[in-house]
Amino acid sequence: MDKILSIFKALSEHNRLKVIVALTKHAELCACQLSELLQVSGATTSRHLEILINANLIDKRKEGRWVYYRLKADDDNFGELMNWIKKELSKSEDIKKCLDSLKKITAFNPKEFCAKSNGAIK
Amino acid sequence: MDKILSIFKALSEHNRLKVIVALTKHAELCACQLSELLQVSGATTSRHLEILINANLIDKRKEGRWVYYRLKADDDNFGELMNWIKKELSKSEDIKKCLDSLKKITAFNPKEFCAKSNGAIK
DNA sequence: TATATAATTAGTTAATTAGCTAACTATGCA
DNA sequence: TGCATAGTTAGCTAATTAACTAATTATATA
Repeated sequence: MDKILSIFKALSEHNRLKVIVALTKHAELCACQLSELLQVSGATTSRHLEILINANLIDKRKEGRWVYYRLKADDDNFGELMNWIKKELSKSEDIKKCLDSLKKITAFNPKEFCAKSNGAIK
Repeated sequence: MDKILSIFKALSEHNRLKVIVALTKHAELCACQLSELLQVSGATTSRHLEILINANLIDKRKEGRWVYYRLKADDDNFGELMNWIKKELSKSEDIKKCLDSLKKITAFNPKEFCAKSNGAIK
């Protein structure tokens, strides 16, 4: 039960849902891009990402100073859950806006983008 | 997004998950039976049930002094989600115990059962 | 009609959580 | 080697939440 609870807790926060949706659109995103997407501090983003990792929903990969996040391979058979989430969230206005700003963010190369005032373009 | 968030928030608490599982086993259960199942006060049970109702996951039906709860008809296409929950939770030890005590509770007629010290058999 | 009872609502408290800033760690490069 | 930068951790605060008891509401029955 703890496993399923950690998954639902991880998914019951709007910023974390945005991360999940963003990662269904891009195989990998760095912490800085996600921080810009969520419009919260890097520290807060890092916390959210940690919660998603602990729920076994995402993975990270370090490359130099950058850390890239991706959806975790479906070891835990949550594919059915993910399908439902994707389907439901595709109807949401918030998510549409989120995907719009994701497009702008990913139009830059991450390294170029993150160099700009630590990703905090307002 | 609010809809999906209210569903995940509703499902990210162990007592509320137990209610959902119990209602997959019995078409209807009264508040008093659920309070006994969760081993929390009637007031607390009522709060949890309200949260599940607001998330559109369950429905209630009043009959005299009793209120019976059941899973809501799947208006919102969360059948896929429910399937996943059932499958995952069937593996949980906590849930097995919960279903054992549910058997004991439902062995009584609700009216007979609830009359016994307000369902608070310890 | 008065009383008992099933359930809900109100009000309080303790624990959890999401946000921030500041400090720290790790890495790349001048 | 020293500085800049990406990310994380620590520590704080405000908001939320789950629990309780007490009060209230609605219904059945003596």
